[in-house]
Amino acid sequence: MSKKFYITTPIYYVNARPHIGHAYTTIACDTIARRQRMMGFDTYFLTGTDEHGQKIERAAQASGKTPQQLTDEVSAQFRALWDRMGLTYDDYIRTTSDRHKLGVQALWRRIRDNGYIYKGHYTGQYCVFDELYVDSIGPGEPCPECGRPTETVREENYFFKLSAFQDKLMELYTGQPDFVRPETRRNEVMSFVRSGLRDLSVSRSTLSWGIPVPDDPRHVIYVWFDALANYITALGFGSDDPEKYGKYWPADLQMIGKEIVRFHCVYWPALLMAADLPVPQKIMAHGWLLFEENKMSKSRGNIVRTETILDVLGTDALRYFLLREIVFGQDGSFSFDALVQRYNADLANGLGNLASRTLTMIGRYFKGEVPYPSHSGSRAAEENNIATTARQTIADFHALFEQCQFSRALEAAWALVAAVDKYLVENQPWALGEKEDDESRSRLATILYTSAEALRIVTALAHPVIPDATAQIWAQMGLGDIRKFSLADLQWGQLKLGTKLGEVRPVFPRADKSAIERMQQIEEQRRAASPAVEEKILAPASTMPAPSPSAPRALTPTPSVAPAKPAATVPDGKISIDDFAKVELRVGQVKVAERVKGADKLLRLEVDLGTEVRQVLAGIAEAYAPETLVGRKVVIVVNLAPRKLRGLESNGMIVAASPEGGKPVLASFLEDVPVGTRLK
RNA sequence: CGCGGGGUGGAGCAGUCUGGUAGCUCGUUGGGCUCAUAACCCAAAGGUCGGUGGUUCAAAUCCACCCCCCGCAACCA
Repeated sequence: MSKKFYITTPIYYVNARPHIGHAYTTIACDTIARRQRMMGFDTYFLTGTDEHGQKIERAAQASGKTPQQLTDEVSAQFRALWDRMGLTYDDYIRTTSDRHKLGVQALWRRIRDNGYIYKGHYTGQYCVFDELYVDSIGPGEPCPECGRPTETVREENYFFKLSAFQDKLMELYTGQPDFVRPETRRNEVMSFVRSGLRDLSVSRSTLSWGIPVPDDPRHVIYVWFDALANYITALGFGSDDPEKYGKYWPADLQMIGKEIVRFHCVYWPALLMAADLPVPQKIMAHGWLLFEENKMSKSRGNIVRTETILDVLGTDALRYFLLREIVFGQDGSFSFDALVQRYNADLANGLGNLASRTLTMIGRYFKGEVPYPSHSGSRAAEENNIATTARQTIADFHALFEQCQFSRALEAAWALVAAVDKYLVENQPWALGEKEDDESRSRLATILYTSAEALRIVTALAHPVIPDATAQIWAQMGLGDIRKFSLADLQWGQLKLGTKLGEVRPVFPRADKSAIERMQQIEEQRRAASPAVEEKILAPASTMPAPSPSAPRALTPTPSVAPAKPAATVPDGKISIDDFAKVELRVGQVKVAERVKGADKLLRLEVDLGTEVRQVLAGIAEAYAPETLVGRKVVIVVNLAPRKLRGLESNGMIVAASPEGGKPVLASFLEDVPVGTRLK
């Protein structure tokens, strides 16, 4: 029996549609899974969706759907995208599936029976958006994670005795140094655990969209307990058929984004320990995908959809870009420009062109059959040089890939491409092709064999990263189905003499500048076609922060979709006069203006509205000195709900023009206007 | 002392853990080649590796302190 390899992605929370960040994680895992299969491992690759929780319940309600309908829809979108990209997951787990529910309850019972779950009370602030209990703040304060309002809750909960695992976890991190990778994440985790662990609330009684607690159906199991368990429930843990569980658990590699490190590196192993189950071998946290930031796109959200790239350049281009351009583990940035540049330089001009020139010459000079090399030629040193480079490349590539250093592994492989290009120019096989004498023929045969063999090696190494194109090159070389090739056996000199080439044609057509424009246009159209209202269904929070572009986040959802338009809109995006009339704008006169202590941007104003004097806070301290405002007439939104800022209540808003990236400019009048006048 | 990420030729980035001639892609200039997808090859110009001090035979890399930039949050109702 071959060695097994179990790899997982996070399960993606269905509050957002799939975007390129989700694709990044999943592509990385798919690449590793493909490579492990080629290396002869019995590989199992799991992905799926996380579908419970209050946020989903509320989003469904807002859109007039049942939670199940909503999650069915979004989960199917994820799956459809992965299928379109040809990702080779072996199983797709959904937390709303029966097999998962049974497994979660089995895990719960096991931990409970081991004495690590008890009943207690929780009082405190809860952020619905992050599904997080926040201990550091008081009632009425916003969530420190996302800035949204929190709710005060007091409820009876079940708790998990996380505190009992501090020492065991520290032993895990020291005894198994690769458990958390890369190193910086491991340091973070260790310092978090060292600073002390508190028990965790693991149930809720205030919502129903979740898995019932065994023997106490008034409670549902809290989402992250539910979600983390997917990695074993998918294997049949707790079911009648735990065969896969026995075979594949513990996982060899669990890939996550850096934002969910705590859940996976602290809570997850603690839960497993509490259930007397083995912990995973390795948890690898990658960085976030940032998007080329320019002010224009920032204001409308700059999330790139994977489909756009697939439409224009194809899956391989995206896969190659993400793994070659970004240092795995660190944050990386994405732009259409960089994508096209990388595609042209490495794929079209690099590998694609090398395949094209090599195979074309074999076709022309040797009737499409791989020729016999001569080992006795006067210039054998050059061939030896390529062979040595190739051998070194194979070794380096494997070593770097094992460490998830994809960018460096690919860099090494492409150095071989460059070496062969250079070798070809120096040896000018096309000049030899004109000659008929034996020595020239022999020399030509050697050169083309050497090139083709190097090409074969790069193609085999790159296959997990760019599966489609390499399969084509492999077939063009007459080598059959690349998926049947055993990568572990890859060596210099395996190319069989006389191998008959297939039809040769370019695999990476060069992209021109219009490719960038096309992708940008598709993005524009998609944005226009997908109304704000629809986004709002999936992102129900009232105030979205700037669309901090980010990798997928399971378990602790992230604000990663474009901001919803806050105002209610009719279908064409316009509002009625009645809607406008709801906003009460009046002329006021500033009576008092002063800085708010400890705040850089905030001014406290007292504004006379004719009928009353109001306290209003405004973030204009960087643009206006307080003393210049006294006596000035300003426009105030009068009927705005009060809001506390820096401990002071603000009753209204000053209207100002807010240039992107610039300082605000107060609205004012050229003619004199009486205080209290309404604007309409 | 808020959290995090950065500062390396014109642009974008590796390299920093594990010190040893500063590397990649793009761009610029000149040349070569014509098998190949206007591709490929060679050469050149271009760097005080944010600053200062320290450790060392040797520092982009290790240590200390400092400066600057960018996200996010605090403070833009």
